[in-house]
Formats: sequence, C-alpha cells, structure tokens
Amino acid sequence: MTELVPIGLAAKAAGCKVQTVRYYEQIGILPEPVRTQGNQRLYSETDLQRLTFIRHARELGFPLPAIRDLLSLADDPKQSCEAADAIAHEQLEQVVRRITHLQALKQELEHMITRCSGGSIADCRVIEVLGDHSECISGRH
Amino acid sequence: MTELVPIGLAAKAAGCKVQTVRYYEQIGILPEPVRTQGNQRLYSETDLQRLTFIRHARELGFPLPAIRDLLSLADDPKQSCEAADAIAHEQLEQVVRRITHLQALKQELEHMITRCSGGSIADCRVIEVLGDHSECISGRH
DNA sequence: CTAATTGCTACAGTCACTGTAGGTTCAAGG
DNA sequence: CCTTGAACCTACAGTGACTGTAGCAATTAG
Repeated sequence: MTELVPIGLAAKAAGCKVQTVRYYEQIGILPEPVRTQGNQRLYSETDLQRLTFIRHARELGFPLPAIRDLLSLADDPKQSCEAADAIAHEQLEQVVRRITHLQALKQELEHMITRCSGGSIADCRVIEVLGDHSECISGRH
Repeated sequence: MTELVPIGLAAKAAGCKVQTVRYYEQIGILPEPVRTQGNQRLYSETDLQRLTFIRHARELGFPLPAIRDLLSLADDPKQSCEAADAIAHEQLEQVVRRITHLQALKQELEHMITRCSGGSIADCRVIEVLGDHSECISGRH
C-alpha cells in the first residue's frame, strides 16, 4: 500500500488551498482521486506530482488552458517537445511584455511623485497628472 | 450650451468601451449624467475629465478603490496632498514588487527553455522542470 | 422615410480562485 | 466506548474589472 494523503496535506505539499485542489478537479485538470469509505479524497504520489506540476506552472504565470495543454503533452511522452517549447516561449514573451509595460508605469509614477511638493490638493501633481494625459512621459499607451 | 457628448464618444475619448463607462456609473465613481428625452446619456466636459482621470489611473494600475479615494481627494482641493501622495507611493511599490517578481519568472522560464534540446516529450526539460520544484533557480517563491 | 448605427436595460460570463453555510467524518484523548 | 475538535464534504456566492449578449428603443445619414 503506497502512501495516500488527504486533501489538506496534498494542498500543503503543493502550496495552495484545499479549495484550489478541489477546483482543479472540478475543471478537470486533476483526476478524481480515490475516496475513503466516508467519501473523503485520498491522493496518491502520482496525483501529488500532477498537482505540483500545475502549481509550479501557475507560479510561473501559465494560464490554466496552457497548463491543460502542457499536461496532455506530458501524458504522452512519445510526442514532440516542440509544442511544450512553444507554450513556454509564448509565456516568456508575455512575461517580457508585462515587464516592459510595468517599467513604463514605474517611470510615470516616479515622475508624478517627484513633482509633488506636498502642499494642498489644489496644487498636487499626482492629482493633476492623473487628470491630464498630456503630462505623460511617454504619451498614450 | 456647452458641448454634451453621447456615451460612444465619451468612451472613445477616454479610450475604453461603452460598457466600461456605464460600469463606472453603476459602481458610483462616475456621476449619473444628463439624459436626452429618449433616455440616452450625455456627458459634459466635467464628466469627461473625471472619466479620463479614472482611465489614466487604471492604465497606471491603480485599483478602483484607490481611484475612488483619489477622486474624493480631488473633489476637495483644500485637503492635504499627503493622502494622494501616499496612494501613489503605495502603487509605485506594488509596481516595483511586480517587476521584481516577473523578472524572477523570466529567469526561470529562460533557464527552462534553454535546457530544452528539442527531442521528444520524454526528455523535455520544460515538462520536467515544471514537475520538479528542486530544479528552480531560486527555490520556493 | 428608411436603414444603419448607436444607445438602452438586465443579466450572464470571464479568470482563477476564495469564502461561506451547514453538514459529516476522522483521529486522539479520556 | 465516547466525546471533542480538526479536517473534510457539497453547493453556491463573491472577488475585480470589466466584457459579451439578447432584445429592444432612439438617433442620424442618406
């Protein structure tokens, strides 16, 4: 008999909440696990690996549909690696795009903040800049 | 008579969808505008300014509750600038935190991708790394 | 005058969970 | 054996910030 763990321990091992594990089962990316006589879920080592895979991918920002694709690739080891590689590249591009976007925001926020001299709202640069797009550093997004 | 514009033009001017404008009214951060006899919304210059303010703040990543606060500050020009400044600083911190996080993700994705040699799934590094936390560059997040 | 566009309300759906209510099961201590 | 308390169960509502849809009514251009 291999070790079977209840949902609480499975969630803890994967670093997520109990509800999240049930949610993954509900949307069909985690298989329905074995149950006790009392109807409580018991997860096998394989189940835990799959859950860990999902959580790790989520932490890397992969959306669930992409993870679904990755899992079905992982389930079929004879398939080419290309598809998985493409998904990872797509995700990397997304991350790079988001970083670029956030760095522009950072610039603009810093610009806004340094111009605020700390008087009353009437001459607050933060409020003013927000109300006037022409004061943007980089123009329209 | 000042220029009053229908919702479509207001949305276009602010760079958002018509539904978004109605949504802002619904949650109470845009006032109910004047209507035509036929019950269609007409926006004044003041309304447009407020909408632009909201959109600009949203583009900078401010959440709506923060924008609500900024607006009530902006509505009362005698108040101190401090509160607005604090909200902007908070937002800047958030952005910086997100950039840091995304840069770590970028590292890990790149690491994962460069190790993928392009064979079959059986020895795909992308799949493997996702399934095994110990291969992370930076350990647990 | 008519057709196309734009507008209206009300509501459901998105993503990836998270929280809640009201109950049941399990493991440990007495 | 019994009880207590933690962990579990289902089912459903809520989050944020919109977005989409259905089924109409009003407006505008030709």
